[in-house]
Amino acid sequence: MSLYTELREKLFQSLLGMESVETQILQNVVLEQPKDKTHGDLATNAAMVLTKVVGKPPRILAEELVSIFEAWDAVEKASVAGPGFVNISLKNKSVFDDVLSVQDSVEPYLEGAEVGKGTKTIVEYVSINPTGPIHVGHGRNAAFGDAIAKMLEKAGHFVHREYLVNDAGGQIRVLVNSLHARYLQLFGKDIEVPADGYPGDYLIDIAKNLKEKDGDKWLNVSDSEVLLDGLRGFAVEACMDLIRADLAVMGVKFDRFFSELDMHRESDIMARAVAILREKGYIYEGVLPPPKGKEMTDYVPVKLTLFKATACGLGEDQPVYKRNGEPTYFGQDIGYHYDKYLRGFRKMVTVIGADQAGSFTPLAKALSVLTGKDDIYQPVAYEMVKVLRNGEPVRMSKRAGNFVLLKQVLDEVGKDVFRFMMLTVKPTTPLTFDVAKAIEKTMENPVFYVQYAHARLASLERLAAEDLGVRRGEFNEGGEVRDGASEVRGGGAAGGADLDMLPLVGEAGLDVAKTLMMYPQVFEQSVRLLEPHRLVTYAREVAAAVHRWYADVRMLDKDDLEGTRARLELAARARYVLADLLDTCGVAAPERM
RNA sequence: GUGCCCGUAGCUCAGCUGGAUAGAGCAUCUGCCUUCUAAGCAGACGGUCGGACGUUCGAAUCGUCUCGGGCACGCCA
Repeated sequence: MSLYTELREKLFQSLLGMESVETQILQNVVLEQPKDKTHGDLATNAAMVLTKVVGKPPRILAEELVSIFEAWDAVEKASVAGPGFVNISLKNKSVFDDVLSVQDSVEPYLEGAEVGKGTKTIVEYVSINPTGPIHVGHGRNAAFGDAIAKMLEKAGHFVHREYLVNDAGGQIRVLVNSLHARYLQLFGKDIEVPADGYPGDYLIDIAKNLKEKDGDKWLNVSDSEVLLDGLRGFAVEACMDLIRADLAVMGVKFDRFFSELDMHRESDIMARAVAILREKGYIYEGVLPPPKGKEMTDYVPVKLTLFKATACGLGEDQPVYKRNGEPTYFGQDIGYHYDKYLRGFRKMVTVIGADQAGSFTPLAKALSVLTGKDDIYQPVAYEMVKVLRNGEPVRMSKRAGNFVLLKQVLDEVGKDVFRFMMLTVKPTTPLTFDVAKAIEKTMENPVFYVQYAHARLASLERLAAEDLGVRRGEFNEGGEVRDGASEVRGGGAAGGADLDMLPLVGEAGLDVAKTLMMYPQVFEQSVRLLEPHRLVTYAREVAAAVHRWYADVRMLDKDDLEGTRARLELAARARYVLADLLDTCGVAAPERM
């Protein structure tokens, strides 16, 4: 367990020991780095939060906390400040010991910072219709989904990555018709791709493959049902191959591609889910009012099977079956998510475009009715990606088929740059992706900044071994601790036996250590909020501290091998943390650049 | 008309379960390479946190209203 986590636990325990303090209120208590570093290493608002419950003025309460904190081994000094903050300065040795406890695998260091450890979690992402290749917007989905899945894994969840293949909807019919048109064109027929169809060139290639496989088998078939039956499997597979190829370039892999068609063919799960909802009084046959605010000339009142979303506080009830008896998208979603539930998943993350945000509120309601739990479904809605080329926005229109393909961008900038950039801002912020700037290796490109820090640290280890014959792990043998008191932190060893790291690594090195120390907090928050961009922001902070240190201190010094060894130890920890952060983002951590 | 999201430095954005003097990068200007990677570092400049009211000891953060922008609004997915 890390120092930060330990201190926070001790803080909470101390607070819980006070009269009339309950767990609930502790949610508002934070232990964090003060904005102004002169205030100390950590600060807590506990006194102010608890003042009402305990019935003492905040500053008095803070005074009591000060004496509690100062009794802790790791604390150098604590003091009351402002309206009732308690500022805490840590012993340098505690900070260094904490950071040095980080091992090659960072995960043990994050122990205690987990959120929902042991939860069986499904992360559903990408899930675009199998009707064509992936475009950049979906690339953001893939980047988020993958990072979130990784994060949750590191937090101890049992994570299942799933892609929902929507091969049952009406779009497949459109796809098949478009494909058939391309197919007929290959035989010299004068036929256009349907106006509402898919005009992209990729269907020409797929049509060629079809011709190669089946010859003229479909040349004189015009019955759309026969075509649908005969070609849907081939068309969907061909499109999924395109999609999988693009995902492979990005390094994204799924545990399962879940076929909606199979779900309907092999089970009656949707009907069962609807039956349960009906039992609970949330399904009825009714007529929807005409849509508001939009001219609807062909509105015909029709009786449909509706989910009573209005009973859950929403504006409109939602149809689960179409007039023709087929399930609606919403209806399928209920079935699919109920399936997830029956498969044992108790946390369902779905990464979904903001343009579909309207759909997940009713689904969340339906699921909470279905399962009796209301925090299972956790959609992550992300905003659109706007692509800039030569400073000009690239117009994207699905109709014209000229949306920017993911593969194209990946070819230009590489997956590392793309992934990192997709994650830099929070999901709800629309992202502008400037291809020119992404290619440049400048400060506008934070990927290189972070990777460069990692590469610099890796180089140090390499050069130390090559030029000075100094290797990692020798520091402790240099006489620092021989009496077994190297037990991380709080071992209470007499100070004299320990070598002081500070003169060896410098103030800038101490700053590095203090930055690394906060990883568990940042990690926990990122997981709890499902916001990987926090890790990116933090990675930039770590990199900045590393670069400052590097510029400030002569790292390798043949006349100061002891110091060199000490710096190497710290450098390795910074590198582990950076590598871990990059790993979560799906970005390479290069040894040299 | 309704719902969701956004509005913070010239630009792109962090910060939002309320907390101290609101941060970073870019841009502009000034410095730093005889030594480990200058894809770097140090510094300067830059703000009525869209606006109003409210809750509070305390609001960029919470609530209501408002202005501006994006997205979505029967049996499309």
